[in-house]
Amino acid sequence: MTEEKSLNFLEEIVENELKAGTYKSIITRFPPEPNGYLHMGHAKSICLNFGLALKYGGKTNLRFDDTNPVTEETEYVDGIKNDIKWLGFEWSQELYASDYFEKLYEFAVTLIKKGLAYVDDGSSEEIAKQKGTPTQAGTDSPYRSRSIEENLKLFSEMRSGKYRDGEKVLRAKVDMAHPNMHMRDPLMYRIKHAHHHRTGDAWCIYPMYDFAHGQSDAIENITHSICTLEFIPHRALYDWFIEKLEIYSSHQYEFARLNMTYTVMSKRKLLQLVNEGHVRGWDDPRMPTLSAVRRRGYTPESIREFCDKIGVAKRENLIDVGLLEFCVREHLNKIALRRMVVFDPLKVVITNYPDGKSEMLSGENNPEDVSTGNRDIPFTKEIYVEQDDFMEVPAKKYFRLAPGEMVRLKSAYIIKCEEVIKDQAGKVIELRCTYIPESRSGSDTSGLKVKGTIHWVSLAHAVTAEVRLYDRLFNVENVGDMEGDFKEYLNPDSLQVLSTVYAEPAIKSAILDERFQFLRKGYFKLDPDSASEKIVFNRTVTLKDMWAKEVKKG
RNA sequence: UGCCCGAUGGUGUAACUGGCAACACGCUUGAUUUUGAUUCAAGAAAGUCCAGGUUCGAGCCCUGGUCGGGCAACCA
Repeated sequence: MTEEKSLNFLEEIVENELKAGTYKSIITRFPPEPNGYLHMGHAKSICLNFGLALKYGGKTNLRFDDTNPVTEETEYVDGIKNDIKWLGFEWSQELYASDYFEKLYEFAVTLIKKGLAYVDDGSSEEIAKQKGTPTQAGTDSPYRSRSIEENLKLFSEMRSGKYRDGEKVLRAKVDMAHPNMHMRDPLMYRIKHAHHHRTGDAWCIYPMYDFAHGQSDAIENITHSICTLEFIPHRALYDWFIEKLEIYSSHQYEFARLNMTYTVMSKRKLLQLVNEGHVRGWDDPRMPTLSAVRRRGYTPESIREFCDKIGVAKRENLIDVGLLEFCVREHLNKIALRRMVVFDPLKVVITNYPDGKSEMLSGENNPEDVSTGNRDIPFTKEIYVEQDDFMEVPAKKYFRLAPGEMVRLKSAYIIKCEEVIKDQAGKVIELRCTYIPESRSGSDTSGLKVKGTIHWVSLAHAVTAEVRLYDRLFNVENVGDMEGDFKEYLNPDSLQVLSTVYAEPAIKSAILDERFQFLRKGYFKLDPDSASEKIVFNRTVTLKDMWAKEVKKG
């Protein structure tokens, strides 16, 4: 277990600081804004923040960054908490930036008193114009030189609701000519007469991200405030506020966000997919949200493994979704119960098997874990096999059923195809086969060796179910790189529903949390849409399929 | 005409902080297999963006370029 793994740059920083005695322990935080559901990118951040604290004996706070009342909802708060728990992490404290509104207000007053903040009456357009451009210095606002007394009075009036939205803002007095645009007198507070999901109507002024995040970090004594690359330019401001306020000196570090092939990873785009009905909801199994991958059947273990494998660095990346699928298969292979399910049935009559006879065969629940035992599988004269497990004119290297050919029925007998029955249209509708009684699984004395083993299900015992097959949501690797509307690249065939498949009877006892491997078909999990009359399975991920590759090669 | 990040096989991440580039996914081939799965074995694939410099020695340090990304929401 203690295999030497190299440290990522953040672990290295922490380890060095701990060694140097800069800190005796660390505190991190995971700070989602409750305006949407968590996705795989958040999983990376969660694993990083919680993982760092776990590894170095610190703790992690869950802090909702709820400073914008118009986009935030309690529904999202609950969803986020649920997702983090599901991933397997425990936060130290559940906190909200809104818990600090009074404190933040005091901080603002402190800065006004120091002559480092002022109330600006300009419109957002005017203020934007004064900011200049990246290559051109900004100009001072006419309100920049207001007296401390006047600023104090105005700011207090802003709080008391004297002004309408947009009428005034509070700005930090930094430097309108600063090369970093974020330092050109950034906004600290804006007026929003809006109902907040936690503070209700107590406030009509709300702090901006830059005047809430670092301050919240300081209040909580966060040692390492880890965020994504796009916040790099904010760091100077982050430090400036902390310095001027003379509060706990938290530090910000940045890492590259997760991008994955064939999907999008921005709340804005995901929200669009939901709102415009391109998917059925935030938890549509094709989505990259945690609620979706959970519904689809991905395990928290596999996601944590994935996050571990992708590493943490500062360069932009595009991770092959295949790596995630590999992690999912790797875990599912170990825990999934094996079942046989025929998707596209072809009837097979075993001519030399007695009419009306039924015998119980036994199959391993999971060859990777013998402790899971066996399940009973009924065998009869009439069974279903998969249409594509028969070829009238077999392709080269095809070793399944074909006229005169033999295959093993998994956990049962070897059969030989004797006769092909077709309808008027020439479509194969039935196979007449003979079975080799001595080839019974587990007690095979036939001495026969066959190349193919296929799955099957007894026609009389088959349980029907619906199966939902998922493919990539988009049909281009790098969706973010494409021109035009990203929705043009949606894969129209990302969902395929098979309304009736035929499963062996053991499937009836399936419960929601169980994972299955439908032999040769992939990994599956019950969908919450299931009802007693109709059970529904989601395909979590396919099995690796070398034969499909062979076929494609021609 | 600015400031800030970054650049290592197809992808992602490493390289004991200057000692002759590793791991994983993917790919290829073979073995095993009552899942064309799993497992196992072997292999192809980068000479580290470029040019100089320092050094016995540079992916790591220095200089200058090139390329990619970010920065002007009363969003976070």
